[in-house]
Amino acid sequence: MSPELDLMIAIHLLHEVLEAQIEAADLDHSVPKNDFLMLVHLNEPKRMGALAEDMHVLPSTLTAIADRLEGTGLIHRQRDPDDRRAWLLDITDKGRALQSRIMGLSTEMFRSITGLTAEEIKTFDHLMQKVRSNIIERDGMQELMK
Amino acid sequence: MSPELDLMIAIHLLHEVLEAQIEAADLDHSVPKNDFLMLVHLNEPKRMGALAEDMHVLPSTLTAIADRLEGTGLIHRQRDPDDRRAWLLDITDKGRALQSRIMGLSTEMFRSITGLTAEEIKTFDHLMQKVRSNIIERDGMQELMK
DNA sequence: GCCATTTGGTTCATTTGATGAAACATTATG
DNA sequence: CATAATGTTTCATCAAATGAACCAAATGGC
Repeated sequence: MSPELDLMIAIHLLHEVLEAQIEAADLDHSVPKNDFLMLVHLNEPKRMGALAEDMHVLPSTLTAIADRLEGTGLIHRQRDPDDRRAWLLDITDKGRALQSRIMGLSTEMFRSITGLTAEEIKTFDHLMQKVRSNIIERDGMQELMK
Repeated sequence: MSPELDLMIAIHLLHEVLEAQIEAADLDHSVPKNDFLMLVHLNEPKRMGALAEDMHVLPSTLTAIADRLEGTGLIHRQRDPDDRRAWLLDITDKGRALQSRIMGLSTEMFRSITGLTAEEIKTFDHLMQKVRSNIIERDGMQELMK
């Protein structure tokens, strides 16, 4: 088996375990799995379209996620003053509290799951920075091809 | 944002892109997303229970996956001679053909998506080996705690 | 050997969440 | 000013995971 395929499987495994762990950390089960991602991506008020692109989901999917999070009072919609069709999504205080709880937990959680040292995490992070920018660049390329 | 959280998001992204790419490579759409994973895990005849554990899914979920793959003739069930309740799943020739096509594609696909050099992939692989064994060990620990 | 329990898989009803087409309001363009 | 494009929502549909109930075979105590 090639190291690449091996890596793909390992990434799948890690991803799965991370997701399960994050879900377990949400003690009151107020937020479905992937909705956490939105909380993390929402570091500043953003349009739904922009967020959908960030998260690689369809606009209609994002509407549902936003509805759920707004329902539990973690975010709120606000009309974009520049375009009355669009919303600006923003985190509420309650949302910010959960967001920082996630951020606080994430460090310990990640180390415990992966068993990596601080040094190794640094290396890992460095690699993934490169991967991320490559993916984003690729996405941009494919957008142009249409 | 901590490097750990940053990493978690990047892993999520990479995982997503890899999955989409694998699905796109299955030109005739004969195999649903995650069912590929079974093909890869099936390097030797295995019981369904063992496979379910390998893939971190419930037995009932695995039954469905096996049904699908058997339906398209990629695997087949065979009674375990040691236990007449159990099945041994095995790959068919057709399955093996797809398996090796996946393996062949995976190298190029992974490099193109991540943009990493051979050297970096080696480092990555090394890190993930450690992560994997840590996760497996953790799983074992939690099993004992019950 | 016999009954109770455990184990390996399956069935099925339910739930979750993504998808894409159609709709609606607003904005941009010719 | 009419038409096209954009931002979001609605809704019907679908794919797939879940867990409880179930069947059959194996195991263990007596």
